[in-house]
Amino acid sequence: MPAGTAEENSLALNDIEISVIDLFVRGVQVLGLQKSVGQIYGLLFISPEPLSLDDIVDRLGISKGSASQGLKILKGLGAVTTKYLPGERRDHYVAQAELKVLVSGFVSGELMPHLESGQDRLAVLLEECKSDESEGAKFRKERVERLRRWHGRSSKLLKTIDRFLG
Amino acid sequence: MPAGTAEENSLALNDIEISVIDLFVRGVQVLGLQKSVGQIYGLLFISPEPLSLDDIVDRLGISKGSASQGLKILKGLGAVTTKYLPGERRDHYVAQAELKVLVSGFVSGELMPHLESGQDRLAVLLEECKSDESEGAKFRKERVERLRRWHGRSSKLLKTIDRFLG
DNA sequence: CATTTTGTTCATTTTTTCTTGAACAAAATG
DNA sequence: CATTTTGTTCAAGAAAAAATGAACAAAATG
Repeated sequence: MPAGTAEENSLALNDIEISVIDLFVRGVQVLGLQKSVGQIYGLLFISPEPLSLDDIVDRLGISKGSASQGLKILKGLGAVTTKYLPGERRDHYVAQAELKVLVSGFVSGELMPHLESGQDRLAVLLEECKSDESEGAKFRKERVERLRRWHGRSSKLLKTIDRFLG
Repeated sequence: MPAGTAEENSLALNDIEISVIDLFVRGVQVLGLQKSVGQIYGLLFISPEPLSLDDIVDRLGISKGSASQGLKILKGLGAVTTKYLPGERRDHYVAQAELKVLVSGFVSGELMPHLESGQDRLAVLLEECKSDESEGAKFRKERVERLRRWHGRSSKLLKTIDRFLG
């Protein structure tokens, strides 16, 4: 048996790993995150041991660039943390597996920023409405007012979601 | 003044229209829908009168194909309805502007199908776990069990959202 | 310090997604 | 019915997003 075979075996993903990763790849795509982010999170989620960047690269067969980039996003969302392993130079990563934490991270990292930029746009829109005297101005003012209400309800909805999980 | 100028003026989007459309374009992109869908919905939302497919094509400057495709999606989500106008051959479209209806449409049209396919994948995963005797099997079983709980909570969350808006 | 290890960044390439427009179908008109 | 109007579909092209990998920086090692 040639050297390296044992290594290759430990590299190959087993059925369960493949299924879990697949599940997360689809999941994150619904949320608008890239495939590699789902792959990495899925692998960490189903791995009993913390993995290094190189472990992730080797097992998923993705580039180091993708892995580094994906981990950065996941760290930003609070979905992975690093674990210190005595005697190891490399960072080792662990999936944060609390649904509440994941959702909160996504809400504050992805959803809130959008809501806030929407807030700014609405302010501009309200200004534009003030000087609108043309045909249909009344209708447009009503609609913009409605957008304001939607915005308010969306903020409340995010809070409700947080409470739901808390 | 050359003929056609009046027509061109009615075609050009005014500032408010542009801002509203922009707002919806960003909004639908967060939801993973294409830009043209946001453009069309935004235009209908801010238009006092029902618009035909050709109106939409002319005012947004997009192709007939995009407009037809975008309207199909919006109809599917319940976000636009057709209004019968006496003496008009063409269909005329109106934005459904009830937040509750829009969210329900999105939930049942986009989110539920994903949850359901997730259900199926989970079933497969559970089967795979049963025959898993390899190292770390216990950990993996725990994780898959956790996925089941997440799935259940997600379904409940969708119901909570519905109730929130109801 | 020189060297090795580790991780990040970013220009380029690849892949995926979206839009276009022409061909087609369906329905109304005269 | 032949003609015109209206709307849809889908192959091809355009645009956008993601992955790659080589160059670089930062830190540990001896």
